Formats: sequence, structure tokens, C-alpha cells
Amino acid sequence: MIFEEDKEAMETTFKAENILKSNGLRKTQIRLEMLQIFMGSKHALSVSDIEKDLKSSHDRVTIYRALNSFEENGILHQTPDPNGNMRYAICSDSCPEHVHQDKHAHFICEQCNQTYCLEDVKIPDVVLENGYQLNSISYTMNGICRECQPA
Amino acid sequence: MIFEEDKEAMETTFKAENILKSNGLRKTQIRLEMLQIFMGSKHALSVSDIEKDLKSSHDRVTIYRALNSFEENGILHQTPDPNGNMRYAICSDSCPEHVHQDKHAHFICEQCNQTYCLEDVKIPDVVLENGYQLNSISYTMNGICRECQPA
DNA sequence: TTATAAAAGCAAACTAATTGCGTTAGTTTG
DNA sequence: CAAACTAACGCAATTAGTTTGCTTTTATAA
Repeated sequence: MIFEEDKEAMETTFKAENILKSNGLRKTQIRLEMLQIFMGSKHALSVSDIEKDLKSSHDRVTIYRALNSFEENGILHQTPDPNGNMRYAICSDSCPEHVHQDKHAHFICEQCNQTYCLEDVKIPDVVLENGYQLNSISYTMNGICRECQPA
Repeated sequence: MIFEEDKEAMETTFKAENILKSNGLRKTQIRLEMLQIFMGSKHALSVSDIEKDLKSSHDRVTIYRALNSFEENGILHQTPDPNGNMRYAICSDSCPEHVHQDKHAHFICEQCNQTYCLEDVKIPDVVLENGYQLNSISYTMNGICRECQPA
């Protein structure tokens, strides 16, 4: 018998392998694991978040280099949280390299500092004066997330 | 005869003195100068921007401490630029302390890295699921600003 | 004018992130 | 399947931004 969780794990493993292969990256343990962590997270992760989630401990440099490689290949996008620390999230709708028009809004919790990707909240447009060339928009709400609400 | 520039300079000096006094802060040379720099800039400034603009050179620590003090008093607000470096801008519509609902949108130029405060571009609302407590919104456009447009 | 507390200035520490370099290990090719 | 190639790893050291501790200076108010 096959459990749902197993099926899901198999699927993310398969997807992760695919992402690496299609970008000409090697299939190493940590990179596979990192991709699966991103696929399983609905919010943007900091380097220390990733470190916590990894099964075995690795050098931070390795994590940084993997993140940069993923970013360069358009697999991840990065944005600083309100404290200026970088967070990374997987590009759900395969962004062309380096063009990350995050079409959805984000919510950052002031308590737990998590960045939630609100995939189904579309960013509304505004009217921009002439002369500006617009490439992307980020819409970020700040407040208290559901988990951190006082009862 | 009094020139326009002088009048303006006088006015910003006067305003700056007022801001300091009304927040119970001391009127020191560098703090006055910093406030005037912020009043004269339409975009958010990094610490090194400020250093460049100051007439006399000062210890960075002094600048950092002034910035933090201004931020705590609701005179400035801070946001990270896309590289994660902090930038500071004056709160035009006197924000209550620590609540910086930037009601206007920002534009960040990918070329010169400047953050423009688009004072008259209001941030549109979105519908947020129940359970989230919304405190503030930031709306940031990325692209090429007017100064950096290729001719 | 003197007292006092805020702000300045110097040195040192801390943290996030990057770079250099030798080693390990996926992947490709013969 | 072995050899060769090079991406990726891991350690040490460095850089950059920011903060902290402590002493000295100085704006302000008694």
C-alpha cells in the first residue's frame, strides 16, 4: 500500500530532479532537499530557515551558492524582508531568468517574520507618470498572520 | 534682496529645527543637516548617500544613531532596497511612531538603484482573507527611472 | 555658570554574505 | 566500466553593513 504522503514526497522529488536537470545543474543531495523544502513552503525562507529544515547539516557557503545558482537560473526569486535579510521563494509560474514579475501579493507577519506568498491575491495596477519603464511590481502587506493572532 | 534659494534654505532649516524640538531631540549640526538632506530628496537614501551629502565628515556610528533616533520618533521610515541595504526617507505625512503606512507607492530604478517616493500615487487595496490583521502596505515598482532612460 | 543628560567619536564586536582554493563527487565519453 | 572533466562541496579567511560599550564633548535647562 502507498500512502498519500509518500506519493507526494515522490512527486516533489521527481519535480526537484527535473528542475535540476532542465537547468543543467547536478543532482546533489542538498540541492534536491532544498528544492523540496521550497516546494513544501508557502512562505519565503531565510538562509537560517533552510538550515533548520535540512536533515543533515551543511556549510552555509554551500547553501548560499545553491541559492545564487537557483536564482540565476530563474528557479528562485529573492526579496529582502523588512529587516533587510534576504528571503527566497520558488518561482511557481516559471519566471524567465531574472525577470520575476511577482504577480501575486505578499504578507509579512511582524510577529513571526514569515513572508507568505498569497498566490491568489493579484497585484492591482496604478497609473505611472510617463518616462518610467516598469519591469515588475511588488505588493507587500505587513501585519499579524493567522497563526500569530491572539486568541 | 533675498533670493529664493535662501528663503527655501531658511525654511528647511526652520522646519528641521522644529522637528528636532518637537521630538525632544537636541539641535546638533549633523542632525539639522541630515534632516535638511532628507527634506531636499525625493528618494530614499542609504547611509553612504547621506555621508556623501554631508558637508563635513562624521563618524558612521553617529549617522546610524541619528537615523535610529529619527526612526524611533517617527520622523523617518526605513525600507530595504532590493539588495537588502537599508534606505531611509522622511515621513511627509507625519506618521505616528512606528506605524508607517506608506500611503504612496515607490519606484526603484534598477540602474541607479534610487528609490523614488511617488507621493501622489496612492496604493490600491486588495481583498485579504479573514484572519490576517493588516497594519501597512508597501507597493514598489521596479524598472528604469526617467534619468536612466536610454536616449 | 553649573549640572545633567543627550549626542558625538573612537575602538571593537557582530552578522550576513562573499571569495579563494584545494578536495570530492556527479556526469559524460571513450 | 574506467578515465576525464568540471560542478559543487567545505573550510578558512575576508568584506560590508550595522551595532555595542565606553569615554568625551556639548546642547539645554536649572
